[in-house]
Amino acid sequence: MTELSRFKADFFRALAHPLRIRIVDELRSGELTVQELGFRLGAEQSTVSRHLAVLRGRGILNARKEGQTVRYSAADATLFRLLDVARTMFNHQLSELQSTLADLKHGNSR
Amino acid sequence: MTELSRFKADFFRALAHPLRIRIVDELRSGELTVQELGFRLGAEQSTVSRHLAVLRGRGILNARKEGQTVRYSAADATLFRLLDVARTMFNHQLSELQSTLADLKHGNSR
DNA sequence: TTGCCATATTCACATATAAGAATATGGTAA
DNA sequence: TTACCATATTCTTATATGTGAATATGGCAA
Repeated sequence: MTELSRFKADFFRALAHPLRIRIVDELRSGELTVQELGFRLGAEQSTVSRHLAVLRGRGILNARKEGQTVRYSAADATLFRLLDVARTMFNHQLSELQSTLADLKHGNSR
Repeated sequence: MTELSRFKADFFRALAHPLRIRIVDELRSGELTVQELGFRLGAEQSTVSRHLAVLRGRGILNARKEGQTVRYSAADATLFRLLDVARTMFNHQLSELQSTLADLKHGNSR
């Protein structure tokens, strides 16, 4: 069971960077080259390439060589489901925060 | 949109450690004290406490003081759904790997 | 008060991760 | 061959994260 927890931790660490999250989000609509990603995200070529290597290394992305370019895509559409669940948690936290603020405003603190 | 990607990245980073994954898994069945977690996971008191602080700091866990102990629990059950989706991806990767190995065995490499 | 108990925090140090710049690789085109 | 082109890797340096040991905090118990 410790093996699975290590896998999950490594997997989450691969996603633990804003640029990598944005890369994955860009790939929702299909494959893109390193160049295209760099342009859309406004990031250095070497930076994008290294982050792509992290994601590919964890089996999160696939790379397909086509001529002199490489097209990256999500290896498993379940990834997007995962990000959607994360967004749900984000929304929950937001409403939590909102009601906490409302409580404070009405003096019902702690 | 960059704000959400930062939130997601921070959220995933909070989960990006085997011990923290195991902590969250232990909390599936309800709240536990720092001691209980330390015992179940075979980890140092200060180590457990610091990891709990990381998870609480991201709003992933709640802490409830009761007498001289503190009981930790998941702040949002959606968390478990997220971990289950991660397990699904793990299974997909495993079967992918399996068929790759089978292909190699039959000499259909690359 | 004094002494424990559960938890949190700090310390010292080691390892990991990040960035941009520079360079390497490998393939296509002239 | 020579010259690009897209991508990958390496280098240097900075910052973040991890650990166990030690110490601090805050409350209950004698």
